[in-house]
Amino acid sequence: MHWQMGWISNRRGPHPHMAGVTILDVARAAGVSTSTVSNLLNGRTERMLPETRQRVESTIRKLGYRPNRAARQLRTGKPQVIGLVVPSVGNPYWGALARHVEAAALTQGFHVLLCNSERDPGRERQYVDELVSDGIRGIVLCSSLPSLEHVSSLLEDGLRLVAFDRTAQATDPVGLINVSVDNTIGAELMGEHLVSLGHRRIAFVSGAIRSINRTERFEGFLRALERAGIARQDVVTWPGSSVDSQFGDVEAAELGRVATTELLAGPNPPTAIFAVNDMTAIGVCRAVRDAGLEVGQDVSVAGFDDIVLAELYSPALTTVRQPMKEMAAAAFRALHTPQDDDGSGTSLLFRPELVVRDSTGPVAG
Amino acid sequence: MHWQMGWISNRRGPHPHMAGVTILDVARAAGVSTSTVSNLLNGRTERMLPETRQRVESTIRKLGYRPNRAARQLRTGKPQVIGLVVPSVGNPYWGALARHVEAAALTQGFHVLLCNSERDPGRERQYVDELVSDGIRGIVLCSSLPSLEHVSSLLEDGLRLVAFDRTAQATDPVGLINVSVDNTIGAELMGEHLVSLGHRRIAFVSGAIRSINRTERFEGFLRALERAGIARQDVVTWPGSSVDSQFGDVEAAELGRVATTELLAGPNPPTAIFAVNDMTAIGVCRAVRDAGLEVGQDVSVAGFDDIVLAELYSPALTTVRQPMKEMAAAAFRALHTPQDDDGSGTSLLFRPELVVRDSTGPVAG
DNA sequence: TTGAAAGCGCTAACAC
DNA sequence: GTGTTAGCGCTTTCAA
Repeated sequence: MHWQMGWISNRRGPHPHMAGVTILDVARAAGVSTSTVSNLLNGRTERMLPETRQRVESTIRKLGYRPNRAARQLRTGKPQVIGLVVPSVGNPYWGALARHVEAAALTQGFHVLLCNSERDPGRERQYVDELVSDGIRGIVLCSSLPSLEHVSSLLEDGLRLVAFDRTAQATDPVGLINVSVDNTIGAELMGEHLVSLGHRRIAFVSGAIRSINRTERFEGFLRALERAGIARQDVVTWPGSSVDSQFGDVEAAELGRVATTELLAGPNPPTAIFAVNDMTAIGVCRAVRDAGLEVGQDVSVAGFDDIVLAELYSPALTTVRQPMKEMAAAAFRALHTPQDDDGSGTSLLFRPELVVRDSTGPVAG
Repeated sequence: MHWQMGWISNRRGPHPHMAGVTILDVARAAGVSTSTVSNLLNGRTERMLPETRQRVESTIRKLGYRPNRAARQLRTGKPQVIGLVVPSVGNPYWGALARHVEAAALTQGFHVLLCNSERDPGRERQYVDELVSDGIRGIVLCSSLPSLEHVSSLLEDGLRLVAFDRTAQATDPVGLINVSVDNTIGAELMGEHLVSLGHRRIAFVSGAIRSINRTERFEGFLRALERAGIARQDVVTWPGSSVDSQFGDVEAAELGRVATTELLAGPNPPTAIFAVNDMTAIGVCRAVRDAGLEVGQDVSVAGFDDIVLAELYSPALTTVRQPMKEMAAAAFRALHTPQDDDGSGTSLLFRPELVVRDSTGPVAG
């Protein structure tokens, strides 16, 4: 139990608020009461004469007054802050999300509290608890947990929770909104692409983690292959390894590398590899090269997400684009929708887009 | 003037605080006064009997009490929050910083408010202002501005400001602390490395932005080359282009690409290219390949920063490592050092490390 | 060793 | 149309 630790104190009074001009100062200077100033601040301008309004507004400007959020929050219980819990902003995918969520929040005057769970369920839970006890009432959660039941009581208490990069599950608590790309369709598009290139022996590489995504992407992928006459059991997968458990920024790539090295060394290696996401795909590419093969030529490699690096990578990665900006904006917006609607709009699915670049090519003749 | 916009209201009372157990509830349940609880919360345990302490502590646990930060802040004027202003967390370099700063903050119970300036000076300034008016008294600022004079008045008011990725300048306001890697030494190491590989015709690629960094890296680089007998005027630079002005996540890479394409097309092209940072180096690599040449073989390419991607890139990038984790921790710590020290410790320089990977090799015979 | 009480800046009844 | 005022949850003197 250690909650303390303040700033090194400075030489000012007991309440050293910077720019310490309060609503009372404004009221006095403008010759009105604090209520009037407050009313103006809160858009209730119809309750005052235009001239009063003028006077107060100019006084605010003159004094450089800015309302104190802490006081406002204490009174209303509603801070102008949302929480964002991601595995790690060091990962470009989550970094991009954080950037766009922050941008969306900014348009409404909200700030974003950033939390990196490092894929630790305990930490994830603790963050949510802390945010709630900070009075925060809207959280975008990018959970690594398959079940979100542990937050259902918070939901019932009125917390607005949006789960990002995760589709709705049967056991989801009421009030939860999911924002995600349509993984199934995305993977299906990729499956079609690979098949159209003539590939028949195709592998799917992923870890066991992020399992909802994994499952959906795998299913969509299989669907496309089956339509092309490739049987489910002919699709190569990788049994997994110890790398799996300790995911981080680099581990996804490492997983791809290890898996691919094994796959390529085995009998009858695949001519194309679909990785569950771009970071993994990058690891796959590395292993392909390490095996003395050329990506896009000897072995086609595809990813999912279309992170910034995908385009920059060498060779540029064929992938499935998630419309991050739109998804982030939707996630933020969803934080403000009333939760006591009929419970219908529980999942927001976005349309993925196939992006063909240089890492995939026709099967080597 | 628009400050309002609350959450959709729910069915609860006028002060719908979630988990609404207050210090008073605890006090009553434990049969003590609020002061005692507060004392405990703030580590003043010596002011009470061990048994009282026991009782209060268990009551806190039983009731699931968590102090309300807004109220605490209102009272103390000191929120347990710091601000972090970066160009964009979408960029892996800043993403990594954000991750490590947040981790450092967490160890002391602090949360991090994330702000993306998108390299817009106006936005950067506005963010700082807002954070201050939120009562935040510690900010890590990753500014794109060469001068930080516009915040000097805030500094005088007691704001703790740490400028990251920037070395001290003569015009810096008093109280500012700079945290940065030693760019000069880092670039020098890289210069030596390239020279030792036999390269004599070497180019330096950068944009005009991030100019303090750029200057220092360029100077250090030149120093190493001059020592090897390569004259300053023989070092190839790139005059710059319009890309320069509109930097973003991808633009650094784009800059590297454009510059390199021109350099390689010119007479007497360089055999090695040192880019001002890794993102730019990635663009350089792309251009090298586009020109039909092999990175590390025909042309050596080096970067600076050692972002996650550097290792993952293909070929893995030779670069200069910044100890981000340590730097981030130091930046957070610096937020708590008294500003009214003698003004000496105004700059924290970290030791860079040369990381040789596959993108550099001996000059082609 | 513990408690009573004032007050941080703001909002929203409610009174005028 | 405008003012008065209670009180959000907490910390911190000051008194007991």
